[in-house]
Parts: sequence; C-alpha cells; structure tokens
Amino acid sequence: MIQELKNNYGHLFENELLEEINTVATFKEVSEGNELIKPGSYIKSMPLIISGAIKILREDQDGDELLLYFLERGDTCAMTLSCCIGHHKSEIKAIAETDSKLIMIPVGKMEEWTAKYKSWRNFVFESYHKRLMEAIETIDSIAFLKMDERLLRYLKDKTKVNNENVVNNTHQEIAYDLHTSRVVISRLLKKLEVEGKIKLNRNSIKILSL
Amino acid sequence: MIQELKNNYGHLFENELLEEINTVATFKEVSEGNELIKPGSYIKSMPLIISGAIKILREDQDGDELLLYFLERGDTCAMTLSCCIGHHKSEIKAIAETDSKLIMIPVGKMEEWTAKYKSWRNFVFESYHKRLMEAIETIDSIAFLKMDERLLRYLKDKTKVNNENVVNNTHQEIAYDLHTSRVVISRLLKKLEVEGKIKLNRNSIKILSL
DNA sequence: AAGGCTATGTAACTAATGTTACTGTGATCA
DNA sequence: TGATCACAGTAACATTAGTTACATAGCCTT
Repeated sequence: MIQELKNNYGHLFENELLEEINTVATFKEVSEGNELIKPGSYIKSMPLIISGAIKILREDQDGDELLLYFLERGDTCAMTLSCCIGHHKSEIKAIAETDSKLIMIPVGKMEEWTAKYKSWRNFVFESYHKRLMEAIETIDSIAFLKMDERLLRYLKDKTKVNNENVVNNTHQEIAYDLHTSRVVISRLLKKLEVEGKIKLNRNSIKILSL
Repeated sequence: MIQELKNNYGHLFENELLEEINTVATFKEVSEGNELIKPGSYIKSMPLIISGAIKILREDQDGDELLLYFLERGDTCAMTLSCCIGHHKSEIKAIAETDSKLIMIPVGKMEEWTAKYKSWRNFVFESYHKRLMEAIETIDSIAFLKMDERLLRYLKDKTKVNNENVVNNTHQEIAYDLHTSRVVISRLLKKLEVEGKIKLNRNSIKILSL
C-alpha cells in the first residue's frame, strides 16, 4: 500500500505521515455501482481516493436524487470529514462511479494528525474548499442554467471522470442524476444528436464534440 | 472588545485564545446594505460575527444573483476561511443584512492558531461543516422545491434572521435573492395574502402565519 | 424464431415559470 | 397640489419542463 500512497499522495504529505497512514489505514477496492455511504448512516473512516471515481448524491425525503459532484484521485470526501469530526450523520449518498481503489483512514487519527502535521491540515482545508466550491458550482448550474445546458455540462463531466468519450448510461439514469424525467432527457439528447454533437446508441452515448 | 468576545465566543474558545484574539483583532461595525466582500477580491481578514446578520450571495457572469445563506451571531464565513488559507479569490458576495458588529482577525494568525488551539480547529471545522450543509440546503431548495415553497422558506429565514415578523423588502429585492422576476414574486405573494398567511404593504410584508 | 424485457422515440397535453406591457396607487417634493 | 417616481397588481402570452400514453427497436432467453 505504501507505494500506492507515495504515488498518489507523496507530493502532499511528508514521509512520517505517509508511514503513519500506512500503519493504520486499510486498503479497499470497490466495484462500479457499489454504495459506499448511505444517507443517515454514521461514518467511522475516511477515504483517500487512489484511483477511480466516486459519485456524490443528495437525496430528499421522497427519495428524489441529485448529483452533487464526483470525487477523483487525490480527493477525499469533505462530508465524511465533517461527519467524522462533528459526529454528525451523513447527509449524502456515495456510489462508486467506476471501479475504484481507496485507502480508509480511521476517524480517531484525523484529529491527532490535524494537530501534528501541517500538510494534513492543509489537505483537509483544501478538501473543504474544493467541496464547497463544487457545491456552489452545482448551485450555479441548477440556478442559472437551463436543462439543456446542464445536460451538456453533465456529459462533459462524465467524459472527464471516466476518461473516455462514451457515456455508458441509460436516459433514465441521467434523468435521476439531474433530477428530471426520462422523457425530458431523451428529448434533449435527440436534439444534441440532430445538432451532430453526440451519437445515440442503446445504453450508451458517444460524444462527438461538446 | 474582550467583553463582547467573551459574551459571544467564551463558550467556544479558551481564555488564552480569547486574549490573543483581543490583541490582534479589530472591531468593525457595518450598516445595513454595506458590501463586505466583492466577488473576485482577495481577502485579508476573517470576520467573527458578534451581532446582526450577513447575507451571502452567489453572482454569475451576467450579474445574476442568488442568495446562498445568512451568517449570524457566532458564525464565521467559511468562504473567507478557505480563501485566506488557500489564497484563492472570493467567489461570493457578502452584504450586511442588518446593522452588524464584527471582529476581524488577520489571516496570518489563523494558521498559527489552527496548530496551537484545539478549540480553534474545532471552530473552523464546525464552520466548514455548517456552510457546506447550508450550501446543500440551498441546493435542496432550488432542486426539489417549487418557487412558492422557496418563497415561503425565504420569508421564514428572513423573519428568523431579522428577529421580527415583518420583512422590509420590495418584491424586486426578493426576486433578486431568489433569482426570478418581480412579477413572479408579486403573483406568489398575492396568493399567500389571499390564503391569509401574510399581509402585503408597500415596502414590507407582515407575516401572519407560515 | 418467438416471446419478453428494457430502452428509446415521440406526440399531446399540463403545469410552472418567465416576459411584456400596461394600470393603479401611495409617497415625496418642488 | 399636482407632477413625479418607485412599487405593486394583473392580464396575456411565450417558453421550459414535467406527465401520460403509446409505438418501436434492440437484445436476451429459450
């Protein structure tokens, strides 16, 4: 594990901290579609993402969903951070977007490291900053954009996160992420196809130019 | 200033830290409507709110606005925190909602205190958590609620923040905060009046029951 | 190859929100 | 006191998004 750690977090953390992480953390692999965090659950360890991508969703009381953002290599989950520290329940849902490798750090160590390592503090603060900014970008996109623009942005994010120019999702799945209906998504995707920006297939969307 | 500090933050910080704050911080009073933070500006000090309320807005490139949340007594601005620490530009706009009293802490001290005082670390983390949750509540309300429900929630927030059951705003001002048009707000407010929940007057709205 | 299942396409309609344009009304001030 | 101005009321219409309903197409299983 230490090698994975050094490759992905070596530029952030000093050796001493890397060693400590190596001692107490556990390695975890998850497959696409696995639910990592349920809303309302308590969280006992914090993930550092080594590879893959994690989708973070908000769910309302009716079970309606909305995609908040993706976590990628080098990221951690700010919600988990604050849940751990403040002993709050999780307010979000996390699902593996692709097969992913994670390093899980037990809650107890975090407080200790925050006092001890400047690099850890910076990492934690930077993570919070990034998540807050992502949340605000999500707000921007819901508040200021129309559904067709949101869909475009969604497709762009997907290709970036999955690192390929094909989005392997059904229209229904996209509709859940954007909190709208399947018919609306089909309609808008068809429009994008007519404009020559994408090519529609069953269960997948090929991105031509966005 | 030390007395104000003790009254409002005494339960959070140990005496030594309160003394330090007292030494380096400056006291600031702002009047309703004052702009505290412009989007795109750099920030050199962090506010602790003693009294009053600060309105935090997001602005898009066209100058369209959206209310994110209010800061009140005991709060600090998480955006400012992360701007200070990460030396990012401000991504938000802050306006005094009411006449307010603030204690301004120079950026330099924050990093130092984070290493030195557990209570300060907890305060900073808790602030981040609260802001992230507020951002997510804003997302909930834009994504899952219709305009009439958002308006109701807005009126409730206003009465809470201003601590009175009259909202002293024009329909246009409310429309800006919710990022919609004046006509839409007038329409919905009229509906609420017909339902007996509010009483409309020029420049003010009396809340009867929400 | 037939049947069944899931995904997609599309029309027709409803609902919500946004826009334009005009009217009325209360406050202020020369 | 009457001219002006900002605010609010409202009708009529446009646009966007959500809903219902049904047709068709691709894929898998037997």
